[in-house]
Amino acid sequence: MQKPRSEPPLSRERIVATAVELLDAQGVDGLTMRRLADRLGSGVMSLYWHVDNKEDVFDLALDSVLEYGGPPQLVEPRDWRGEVVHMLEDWRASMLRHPWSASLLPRRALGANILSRLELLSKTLSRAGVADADLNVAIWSLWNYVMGATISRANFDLSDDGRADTQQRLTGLSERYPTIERSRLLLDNDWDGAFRKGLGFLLDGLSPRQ
Amino acid sequence: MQKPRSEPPLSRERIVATAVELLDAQGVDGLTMRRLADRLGSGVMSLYWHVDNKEDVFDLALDSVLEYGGPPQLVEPRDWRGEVVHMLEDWRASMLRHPWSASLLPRRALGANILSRLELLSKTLSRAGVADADLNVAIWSLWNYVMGATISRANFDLSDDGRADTQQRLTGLSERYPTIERSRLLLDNDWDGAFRKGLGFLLDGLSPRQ
DNA sequence: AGTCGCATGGTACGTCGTACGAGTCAATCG
DNA sequence: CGATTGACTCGTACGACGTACCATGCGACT
Repeated sequence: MQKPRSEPPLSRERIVATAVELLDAQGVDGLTMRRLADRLGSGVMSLYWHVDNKEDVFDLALDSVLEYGGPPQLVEPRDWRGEVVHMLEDWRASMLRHPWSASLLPRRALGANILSRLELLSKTLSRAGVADADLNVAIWSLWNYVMGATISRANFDLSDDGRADTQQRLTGLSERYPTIERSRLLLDNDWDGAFRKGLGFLLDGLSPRQ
Repeated sequence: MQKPRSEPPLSRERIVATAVELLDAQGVDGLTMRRLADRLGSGVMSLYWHVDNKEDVFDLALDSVLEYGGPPQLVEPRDWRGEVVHMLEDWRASMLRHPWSASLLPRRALGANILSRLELLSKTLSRAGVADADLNVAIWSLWNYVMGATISRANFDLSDDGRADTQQRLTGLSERYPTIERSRLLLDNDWDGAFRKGLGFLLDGLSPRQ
C-alpha cells in the first residue's frame, strides 16, 4: 500500500510555480500559506523547509515572472531603439499577464531578473551613444515610465469591474473635471497604443542630440 | 465625576488623520484597526460607524495625502512648463513624505485629489498647445513617469536600511552586472536631480513641435 | 543496528478584520 | 412628562491568518 502517488515531491520551484498560479487566480490577498499547501497537496509547515516565509514567496513569485528571453533575431543588432522598445514592451506584457505583480513590485527589492533587464538597458543605451552623464537619468526615466504605465494599467484592470462602473462614476463627476471628461482620458481604451506612443516621445527626448 | 475629557469625539477626519500618523510611523503593515482605535482612545468597533472597513481607511488616508494647493503666485501664468513641473514635483514630494502611499497607490481607485491633479494637468497641457490627438498620451506619460519615479524611490528608501546593505549586495553582483556597476546606477543618490532631468527630457519629447 | 541529514506535517499561539447585538445619551414627539 | 427614536460607542466572539515548536519518517552511511 503506497501513497496515491499523486504529488511529486515539494521543491522551491514547484512552490513558486504554484504560488504564481494561485496569484493569477485569486490575486494578492488570495495567496495564503494554507491555500498554497492545499494546492500542493502538502502540509502547511512543509513549505517552510523550502521557503523562509510568506514574503519570500512573494519575492520569488515576482522575480519568476519577470524573466526576459532577449530580443528576437529579427531585430537588426544596430537598432538600439528597437531593442529597447522590445524589451520594455515585453516587460510590460509580462507584468500585465500577472496583474498582481504590479501591486507587489513597489514593496519588493530588486530581484535578479530585474537587474538583468536594467543591465541590458544600460548596455544598449550606452552603445547607442547616450552620454555617460545622461545614462543613469535615461535608464531611470525609461524604467519609471514602464513601471508607472504598467501599474496604472493593471490598477485599472482591477478596479474597473466591467467598465460600466467607471462610466457611471465619471458622468457623475464630469462637471467637476471637464477637461478629463472632454478628452475621455479615463475611457480611452487604447492602452497599448498610448504606451508605445509615449515611449516614443520619451525616447525622442532622450536620444543623443545630433 | 466626568470622563478625563481627554479625547474629542470620533469623526471620519480624526480617524483618517490618525491613520496617516500611524502609517507614517509604522508603515503599511503597522496599521491595524486595533492600533488605530488605541491611538484614538476608542473601542475598535466604534471605528466601523464612521468607516466601512479597513480598505476604506486606506483609500481615505491615501487621498488625504495627495491634496494639491496649486502653483505659487510667482509662476508666470503663461509658463506652462513651470506649472507642470511644479505640480508634478509637489506630487512626488507629497508621496515621498509618506512612503507608504507609493505602495498603496497601485491597488486603489482614483480618489478625488488624484482626479483634480489629472484635470489640472490636462488643462495646462491643453492650453499649452499640445495637439488633442496627443493629449491623452502626454498626460499618461507624465503621470506614469511620476508614479514610476516615486514608487522606485520610495521602494529604495524602504529596502535600503542604511545603504551598506545595497553596497554589499552590489559588489557581490558586480561581475554579473558590469554596466550597472560601472555607472553606479544603484548607488547614485541624486534622486531629485535625476527626477527633474528626466522630466525635462520627457517634456522635450512631448513639446509641441515647431 | 545505530546514527544522521533531509524532509514532512500536526498542534498551538498570538494577531488580525469584523459580524452581532447590547449599551449610552440627547433630541423629538405624544 | 414618559416613550420613542436615532446617532453613536464598544465588549464579545468567530474564523482565518502566519508561523514557532516539536515529533515523525526515511534513505544513506558507519
